[in-house]
Amino acid sequence: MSLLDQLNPQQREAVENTEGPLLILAGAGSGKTRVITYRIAYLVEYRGVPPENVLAVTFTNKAADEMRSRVERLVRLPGLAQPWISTFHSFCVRVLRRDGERIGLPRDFSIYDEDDQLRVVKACLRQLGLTKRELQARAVLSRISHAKNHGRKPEDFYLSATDPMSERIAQVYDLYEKELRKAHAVDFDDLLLFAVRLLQENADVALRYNERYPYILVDEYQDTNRAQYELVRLLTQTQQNLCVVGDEDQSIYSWRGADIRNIVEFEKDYPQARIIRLEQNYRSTQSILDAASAVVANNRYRKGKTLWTARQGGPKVGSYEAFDGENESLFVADWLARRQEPDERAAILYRTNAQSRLYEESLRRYGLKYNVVGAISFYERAEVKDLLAYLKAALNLADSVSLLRILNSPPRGIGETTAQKIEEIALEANLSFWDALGQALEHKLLPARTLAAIQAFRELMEDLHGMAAEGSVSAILKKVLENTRYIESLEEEGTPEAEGRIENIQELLNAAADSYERSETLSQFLDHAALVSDADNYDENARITLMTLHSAKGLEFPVVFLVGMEEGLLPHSRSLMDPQALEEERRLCYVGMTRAQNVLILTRALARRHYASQMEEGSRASRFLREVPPALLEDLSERRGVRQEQQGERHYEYEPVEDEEAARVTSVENAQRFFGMPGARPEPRIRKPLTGAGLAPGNRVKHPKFGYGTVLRSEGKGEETKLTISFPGFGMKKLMAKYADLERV
DNA sequence: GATTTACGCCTTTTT
DNA sequence: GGCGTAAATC
Repeated sequence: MSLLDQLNPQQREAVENTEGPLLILAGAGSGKTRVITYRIAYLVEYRGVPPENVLAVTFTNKAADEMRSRVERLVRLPGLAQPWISTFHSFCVRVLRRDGERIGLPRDFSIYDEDDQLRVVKACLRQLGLTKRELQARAVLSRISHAKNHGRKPEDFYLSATDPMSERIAQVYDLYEKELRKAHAVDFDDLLLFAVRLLQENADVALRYNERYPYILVDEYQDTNRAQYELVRLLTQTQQNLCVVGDEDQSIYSWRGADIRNIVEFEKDYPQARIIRLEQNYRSTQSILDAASAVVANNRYRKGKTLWTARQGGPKVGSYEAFDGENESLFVADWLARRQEPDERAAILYRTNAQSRLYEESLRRYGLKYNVVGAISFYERAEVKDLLAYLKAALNLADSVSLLRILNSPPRGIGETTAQKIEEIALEANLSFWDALGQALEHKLLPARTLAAIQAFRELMEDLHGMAAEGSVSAILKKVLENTRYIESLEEEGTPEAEGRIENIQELLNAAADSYERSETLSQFLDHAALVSDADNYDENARITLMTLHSAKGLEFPVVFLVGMEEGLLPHSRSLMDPQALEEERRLCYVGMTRAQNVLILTRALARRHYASQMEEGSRASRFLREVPPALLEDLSERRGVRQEQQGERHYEYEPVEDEEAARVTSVENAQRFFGMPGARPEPRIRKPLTGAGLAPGNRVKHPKFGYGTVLRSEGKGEETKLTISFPGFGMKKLMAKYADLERV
């Protein structure tokens, strides 16, 4: 029984209780994933449950992948049968692709991501004659999504509207839904909602899935929204071998409709439920756990629990007060440069993605390698999205958002005005965008020149549509590239950016080839792209990882920096007015702190630049920072960051200062000094711009974007020097020396 | 009519 | 600092 021997009594109980509903309240670092994976292994190995009868649902692809590989390591799965481990969303897609027709969903529906959704909303606003000043597409979309997630239809929305603005939004919402249906498209919310409706309205289908999955596990149950909750209910009608795992203190997705009630009222929903608490934390030292617990204890809306750890002591939680954001990021980079052990992974966690840039710059200055999770993922690159739009439209000609996107990219003489005309035609005759194009051709509604371009475009799309039925993804992509001379026009640009785009296209072709290897259909390829798109570029081996607090959930790191601990940033300004939202911010802080195993350092800046404006604004320390008992904190601020001047040139060293007197400068004095002397921020090294003269093959250089590289070739001279440089990780780049902002190293 | 430039606006978090 | 929309120019 080696499997069970690796678990503590509570974990073991959670694994062995395979029959009936089970709620596992798992504190941070208590071995939650371990329990789920062992439970799956146990079901298969000791209870003889066929793997394909197990369904495990997680929130993110990252978590699903992690779980899959851990299960694979644990059990040798017989034959091809696999437990189905996926996110809610991919589960729903699969169900809908198979059975969606039962609720009138076209087989080849497109999935609209947030960008597509925004385009639809904007089109709706335009249609209703609303300008951006009156309603902001983003805000409208979030209201719509909120309504959808709470089961409110446009009519309900309209009826409960108490102000003119909401009434207008209800109108947009109504139109938005109609446009999606017209485009044979569903958004992320629909994926869940339609799956629920399918199972509600078709008892036979529901029964089939119930029988297929007698064992169901749900991770991060505190983050499930209403639709996800319904879905789970619908899947557990004939059996209730349902195991949900969650932690109220880590609920951080209420803005997406997550409802803690799902976890709090589990016993009501499943009266036979057993509850098991996992309260031993295996991850963090006592100091870290105490600090985190002290913070989250300030939340009123919580039942409360006490985590304990056997890892007594540990260094105090560090805190650092910087003059400004730049100094804060340099402190972090500096710490990592001199203190990080070779095999000690570190994470820099922040509230908003926008904060990452400072850290990227500082880490690059110190020559430290890092990995940013989130930000712009591969599938979100413009050129990749363009090509995916070709594929989506090829499969589903009704997909007007995709059609509109590719209509003139690359430029083929169908400009803005033409697109608007077509939209008008579509609107007047209530046609899809595709049919409106046909209409324009048929009745010669546009100048001959434009009609010819449209004719060519329609022919291309018809060809692609024909290929979509059976042709491989690669074949379609190649045809698109050939026909549009996409790559050629990029080559003509000759800029490094264009080269990067070509590389991305190459990468997409590789992905298509891989997909072919897995014998996927076009629609499976697109589903994958739509659902995996996001922050799945987490590299568990990266020495330094940068990511938001949200994406850090479920991960752990020996060293954690929690940065930007300021009012307005960590309790985010948008949440300051709302007590519930504030508590969520506090949980977010808790999630961040509990990622740390050995070292946790909290940093803040006394002044910060917003939107890269000239002016820096002063800030107040985060209330969460003040909620950490002072006895658990060690202030790291006082010993660092004092400037020195050298040879008339501004040159600032960033090193610990031996001088006792200088070392005693308090943060306040630092701040005064800073405000009194503009430019007196510590910078590790001043860059000397290079004109290219004097750079020869073999020289090492540093580029602000690509990092370190080696000069391979130098052409021309003086101002006109062109350099070919190889940047590890970015490939070969041709750069004009005078623009490239290179630094010789 | 299309491309270029100026301006203004913003930004939470994610499947 | 980066984007998209609105004005300015070719």
